Amino acid sequence: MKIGELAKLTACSVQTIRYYEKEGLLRSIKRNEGNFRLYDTRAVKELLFIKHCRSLDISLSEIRQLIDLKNSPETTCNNVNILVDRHNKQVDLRIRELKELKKQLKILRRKCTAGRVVKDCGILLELSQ
Amino acid sequence: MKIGELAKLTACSVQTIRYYEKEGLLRSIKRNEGNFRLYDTRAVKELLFIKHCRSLDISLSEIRQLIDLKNSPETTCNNVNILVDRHNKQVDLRIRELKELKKQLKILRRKCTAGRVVKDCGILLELSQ
DNA sequence: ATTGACTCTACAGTAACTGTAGACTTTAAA
DNA sequence: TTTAAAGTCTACAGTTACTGTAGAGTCAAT
Repeated sequence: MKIGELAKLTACSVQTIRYYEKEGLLRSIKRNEGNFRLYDTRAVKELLFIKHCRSLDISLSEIRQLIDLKNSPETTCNNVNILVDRHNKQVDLRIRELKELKKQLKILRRKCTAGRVVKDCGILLELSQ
Repeated sequence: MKIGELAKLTACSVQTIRYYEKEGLLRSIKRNEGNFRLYDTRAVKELLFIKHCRSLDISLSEIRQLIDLKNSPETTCNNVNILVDRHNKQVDLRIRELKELKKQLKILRRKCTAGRVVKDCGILLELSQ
């Protein structure tokens, strides 16, 4: 199949597929005479793996590591666990940061009510301190 | 004061200060004969305003809007409230997304235990589906 | 033969910085 | 007074994960 079909099949844009190839996440595959990329079902699987990882916010560099690991089936998979654990911690941290942020924004928001002018705006006053 | 002193005073890097100036968040100020930037206390206040906004994850473009508003002290400040409200909603949304992500990661993590090899790793199997 | 849809490469743009190179200025010590 | 270190200057590249664009070539159907 050509790139457009792969794109539809995986709900991934054509540019993104080419980008993943350029970044070494998808192998360079064979082309037809007109230089069009030709994919098989293996490519579909590989792209879906990447998409699945991305939906979990795993970075391209981490995905590359996972792909490398997949290619060494007899290696211990501890590194996979470590990677997922580390990622989990990052997500936790970000949630905590955002919650604190929300608290601050709530406090800020209470400083002003509608119908004032800028020079009396409690929010701007607060931000200026 | 020169840029290094301003940087120390505001805990903001020298490069970042120059970047904010280039982006129009800090006014271009006077220079000495050797072309070094010379700041006064007003600049300190303006930079702290920006830093305060950034600590609330307000984007540079939004900060620019807030600065514009500050420069029209008799305007209604409704736009400030709207901006903060919108920002608040974005933070809320991101927290919800991250919580869902965390749930997925938790499920994923349970698929594998230590001491396995890659080809039996439940996490990689799951990600490959 | 032609048209329209598809694909190709290469490059610019996004956000908010950070890092680097190479030149110039200032400040303090020798 | 010289010199060396520290600070500053501009301009540009790099970061992340794409997205958008230009201009040219290819394919499929009419």
